[in-house]
Amino acid sequence: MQIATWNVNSIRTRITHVVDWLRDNPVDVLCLQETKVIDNDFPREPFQELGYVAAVHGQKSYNGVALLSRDPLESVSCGFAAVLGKDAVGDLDDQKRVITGCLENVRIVNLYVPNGSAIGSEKYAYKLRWLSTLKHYLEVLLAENPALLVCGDFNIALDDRDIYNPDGKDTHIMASPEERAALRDVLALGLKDAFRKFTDEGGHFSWWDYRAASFRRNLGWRIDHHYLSPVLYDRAQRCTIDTTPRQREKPSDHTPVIVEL
DNA sequence: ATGGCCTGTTACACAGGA
Repeated sequence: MQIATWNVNSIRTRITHVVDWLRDNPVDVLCLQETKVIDNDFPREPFQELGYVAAVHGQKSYNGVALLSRDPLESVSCGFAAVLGKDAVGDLDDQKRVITGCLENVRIVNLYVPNGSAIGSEKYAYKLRWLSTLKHYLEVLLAENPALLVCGDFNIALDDRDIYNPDGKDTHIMASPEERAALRDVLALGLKDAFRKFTDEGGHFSWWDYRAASFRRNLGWRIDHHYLSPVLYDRAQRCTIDTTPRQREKPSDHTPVIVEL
């Protein structure tokens, strides 16, 4: 089973990139983030022609997640509240960042973790609060099903190896100690980074800033991840980053990461 | 050249991203 994650930075702008990539890489499930479109306007037809069905959870202009799969996923739900209840979630579901479904008894969670804007900002506090709620959410799902895959755009580089130049990045969004600790606390549920099962060295990235010719110079960050529960971590065969789409004209600033179970 | 971008909106700059 192959599952990929890709922040496409607008599905309507990136439709040919995603269709072309799926044709060349017929994964079982493609998890999308930053679709930036309401559900009624999600471009389902191009994917149907390729044999994919879409489960979508979007909003106007910002955020938005979707699951594309060959076989329809089971037990699809959107947002934290579907698992935790409205009272425990508050306003955290106003932004559409969470969708999950099951394939062959594997629970797949697709996340778009808040960016956080700047350390100490209101959005940064939101990011930390969101990660705290994520832990409760995943804890419930794990109790229901020990085969859990959590993937998406985490907007956090957990390790200095995941940043082209980590110097001074402890005061930078995506690498600050507080948000790293918040993610580590989530992973303490027993989730491990699929990519690091196979690759130890740094220099492998999934996002490059549009500015400063970052991609050409490989000034990137690895912030898109697949985290696996023990039963799936043992099962994982490979985890790779495909930089091909990032080389195209008008690319997303992220590129797909694929795990094979 | 060591860097100066991209998307959606009811827009003719701005917010947000990372």
